[in-house]
Amino acid sequence: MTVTIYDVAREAGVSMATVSRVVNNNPNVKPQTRKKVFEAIERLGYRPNAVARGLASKKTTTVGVVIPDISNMLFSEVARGIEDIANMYHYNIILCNADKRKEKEIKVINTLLEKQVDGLLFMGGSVTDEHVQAFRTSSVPIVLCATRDETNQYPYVDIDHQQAAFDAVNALVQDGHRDIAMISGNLQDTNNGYSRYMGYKEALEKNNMPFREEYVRIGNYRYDSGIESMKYFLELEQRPTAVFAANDEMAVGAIHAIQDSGLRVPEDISVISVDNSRIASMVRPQLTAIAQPMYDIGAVSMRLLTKLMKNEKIEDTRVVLPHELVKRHSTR
Amino acid sequence: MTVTIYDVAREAGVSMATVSRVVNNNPNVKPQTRKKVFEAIERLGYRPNAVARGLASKKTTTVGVVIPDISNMLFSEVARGIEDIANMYHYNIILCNADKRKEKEIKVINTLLEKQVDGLLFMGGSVTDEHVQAFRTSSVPIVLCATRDETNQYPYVDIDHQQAAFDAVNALVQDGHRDIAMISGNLQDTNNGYSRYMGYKEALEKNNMPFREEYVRIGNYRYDSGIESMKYFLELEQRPTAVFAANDEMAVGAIHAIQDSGLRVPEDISVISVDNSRIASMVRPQLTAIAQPMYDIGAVSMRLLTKLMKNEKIEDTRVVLPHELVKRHSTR
DNA sequence: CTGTTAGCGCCTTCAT
DNA sequence: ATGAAGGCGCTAACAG
Repeated sequence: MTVTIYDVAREAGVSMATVSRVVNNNPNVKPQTRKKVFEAIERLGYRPNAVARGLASKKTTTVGVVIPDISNMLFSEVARGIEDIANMYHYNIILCNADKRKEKEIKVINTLLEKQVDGLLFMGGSVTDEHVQAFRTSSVPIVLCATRDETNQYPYVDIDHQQAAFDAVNALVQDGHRDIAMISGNLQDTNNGYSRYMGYKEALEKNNMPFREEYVRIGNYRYDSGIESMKYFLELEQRPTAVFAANDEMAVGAIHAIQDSGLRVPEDISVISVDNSRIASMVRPQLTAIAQPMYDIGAVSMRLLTKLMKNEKIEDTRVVLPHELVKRHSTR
Repeated sequence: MTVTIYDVAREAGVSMATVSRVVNNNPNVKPQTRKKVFEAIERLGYRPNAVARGLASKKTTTVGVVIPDISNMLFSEVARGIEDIANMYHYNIILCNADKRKEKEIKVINTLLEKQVDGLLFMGGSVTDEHVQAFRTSSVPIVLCATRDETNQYPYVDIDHQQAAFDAVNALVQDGHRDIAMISGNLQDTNNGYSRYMGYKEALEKNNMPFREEYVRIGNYRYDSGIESMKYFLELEQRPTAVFAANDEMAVGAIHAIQDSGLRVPEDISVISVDNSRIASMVRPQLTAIAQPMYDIGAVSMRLLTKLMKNEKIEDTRVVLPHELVKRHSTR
């Protein structure tokens, strides 16, 4: 039924070892023999079985990727970076959504390891002890992507979220704003939501500005929660003159809430965010934002993983990628 | 080094077959024995090797997915649908980007098949003879997702693109528009770009309206090309009163080009599109669009594939999902 | 209910 | 440059 390496060997009149060598580009084969084998392969329509190969060689040329949500623009951009580099090094990707739910994350880590992936890339909200526990049982290298574990024992590629938030708020302060509100993400995301919130607080503090409870709303990173949060701010006695949103989508929501109320951006209220996804230039006014290099985070972490998998020397396994302010028209 | 089923068997004082049964939930094991085995597994930290299992059982519980671009919102939405259902049926996904480039598509189809996936989901621009050629060599089922082959010999899940375009343009006609332009996608995409273009022409024809060369621009599905195309239309002697864009992003670009020129949507020019991705409600005015059920296309095609993989009876292997008009505020 | 015995398709020394 | 032989870790009859 299925044609194996034996069949090819017989057809070509050589041993299976020789066929194996040909298939694996081993130089120790006479060109003439090689040709015979290739012809036999062609004739029989032989296709090597990667599973058998994986069992025998203990390598699958596959890496596992744990991702919170593939349909989220940011993550899919990271995924694209991962894919491109993986491709370049001839690795395939097994992608698993885990919805930022811890138990599901642990579960997929285990199935990925069962599948004998050669390495693992983990993307998620936060890395807890349980995660580390699961990582420990792995005999293959693991790289954290756009996140980190508390004690920094695992290699990671990330940006400095707190600094990014700080820079965003600071830019607002530079523009003369004193009443700056924040639409935050989930504070349980230690590495992300919380860091940006801390960056906001830090910026206020450094500039001797008071922190006000009512100037912070917790959103869910979605457009609608940007609108809701902004509506709340607009009804405040002393409404803010500027808003810092933890991501683009909520910022766009905020802009529209402002415009819907008859006010203008940035004349009446400025809006800034962190992310700079493609949507940032797809609003009017175009969004001023701190740019996170998502594609690069994916690409660099995959590159790091390839080095780890090949036991290459690594200068640094903790890499923090730079962010930058992209000034557009939603601030003044 | 690695602990195998043998080690567990020895530790538990049973045979490897029994361990295998326990691991695979075979009911034919005395509860007491089962308990012993589980304890041994726990003690040794045994993790089943899916590769070995795949070789022995000839099943990998993995399906391959070929996708044009994971960072594209539409496709990642489809991917999410695929993932969710795959998950539900305990399959894992190997995702491969192929950039709509034929040779790359053929290549990943082959590597996926080498990896012994239990089934294949193909998403791409168009399905040529070469694709069919590659499909033929597969011994596992294949489902086309959001596309079809010319002769409809392979199962597919898709929408009726031509009808969708027709309905969009027709809605414009109903609103009293006579001068309707189109921002099209690539006409080489037989199943998609071309079909929508044909739907546009068909709608004009049925309504006895002339087709005009200068009312069609070919974009690349991106925001910027929406802007460029619209600018072109705005400079026409007789500028259109309505525009049909082949996807949301170009439609948003068109809206902004119109607004930037000082005109209003929909008062001066109406805009309609096909897709209804999340971005459609993230513009002002919100976009009227024909909704494509992307998530469902993914989910349904994966469901179809699971049936095929299990040799279940199938009523119909060619499914066309319904689309619908979502009226918002960019048309009048 | 449990154990024995063949493979699954390929890689990899070790000889020749 | 080529061949022979022993696994890789597990499943799946087949016995008992």
